[in-house]
Amino acid sequence: MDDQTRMLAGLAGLGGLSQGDVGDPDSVRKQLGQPQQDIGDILQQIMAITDESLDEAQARCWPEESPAHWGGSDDPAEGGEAGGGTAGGGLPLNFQHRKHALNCHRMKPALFSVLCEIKEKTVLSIRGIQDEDPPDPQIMRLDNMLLAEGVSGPEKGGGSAAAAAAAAAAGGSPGADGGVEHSDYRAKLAQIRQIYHSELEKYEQACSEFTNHVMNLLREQSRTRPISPKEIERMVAIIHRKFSSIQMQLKQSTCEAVMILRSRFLDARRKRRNFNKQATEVLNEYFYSHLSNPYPSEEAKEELAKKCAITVSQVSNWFGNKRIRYKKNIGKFQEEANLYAVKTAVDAASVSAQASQANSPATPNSGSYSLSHAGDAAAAYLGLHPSNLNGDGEAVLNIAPSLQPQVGTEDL
DNA sequence: GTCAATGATTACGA
DNA sequence: TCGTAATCATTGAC
Repeated sequence: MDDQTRMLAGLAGLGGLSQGDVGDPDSVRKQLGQPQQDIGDILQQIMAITDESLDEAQARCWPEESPAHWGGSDDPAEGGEAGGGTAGGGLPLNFQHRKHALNCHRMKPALFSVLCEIKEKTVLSIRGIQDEDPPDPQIMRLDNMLLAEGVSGPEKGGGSAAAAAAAAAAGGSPGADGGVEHSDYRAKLAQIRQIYHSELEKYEQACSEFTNHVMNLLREQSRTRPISPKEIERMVAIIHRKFSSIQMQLKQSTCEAVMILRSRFLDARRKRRNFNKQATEVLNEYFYSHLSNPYPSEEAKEELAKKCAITVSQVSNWFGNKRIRYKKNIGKFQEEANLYAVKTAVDAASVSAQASQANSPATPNSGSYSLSHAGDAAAAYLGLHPSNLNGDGEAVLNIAPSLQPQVGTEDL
């Protein structure tokens, strides 16, 4: 109140302005030196009315004949409670009369104009610095994420693209239960979406109601206080910013919920599934046929991955596990090794036989291929000397030094 | 429910 | 970056 008093005191001496000067501070200043009786009178009235509490201001009603507030619309609807009785609020009649006299005073518009200008140059200019904030990059990120996840924006497939991307990121081939997990993900995402929009609607409604309330209040106050439309707009912007921060929290929470859902979805996809028999056979064949160097090249891994319908990483994992487990317990794997060696040999021999049959169709006994021949072929295929085969045609495998057992040679 | 098998992950070293 | 070794976590047979 002291500042206001000082401001008002500084304006003492204004008076005698014509209607044409109303609203023009420069014109007001030009009139300095005019009789000061009017100004002193109006200042006293203003001081009396500005002592009124907000509750009182809201409770009372303005006289219908009171002029529109100095800088706003003439529409009575914008005046909030404007249009009520002429003597409402239970206030003394002389008080009502003073307000009425103040609003009708010929100096009021000019004086308020000057007060607003001073206020604009002091308090509001300080606020104005932070008024023009650039768009918050964090909000932009949240918006983009919500849009990408299908939470905000038009509902097209309810985030099925995101679910598909999550499935792809999991790296696994779509299993029989993939559809179930997919629909579960979509259902939960739809739930999040619904809650998000419901909360957003509530916030927007609350923001709108509160903004209207404040605007009405400020317009009402602008009858007796220097509150310009610009200041009202600024106040509305401040309210919107406050509500934006609440919205940001909502968006942040929604993003977190989506991330949790997504990670759970990915975890569910990551559940271990045993490779099918065919895939295991392909991998084992390669492993045992390259036992001297069971390190497939990148190309070989890609080829195996393609054959087994698994990823290259899974091939690498499989070979890593196989090498270490074979090395740890060769004895246990010996039978399996022999099995695959023979199988490989038979396959190779079969191909060889077909080739030789094509070259000399009259070759006798071409239909019965002995295991000893298979053993030779296996040895040839594996790069083994025939002496490494036992009497049954089983390969006594030449194990890579890196796979030689550290201990327990009895396993051999 | 137990347990071996097995795919995946992690820490570490070359 | 790749391979090794240890370990975790799940599957599937019993």
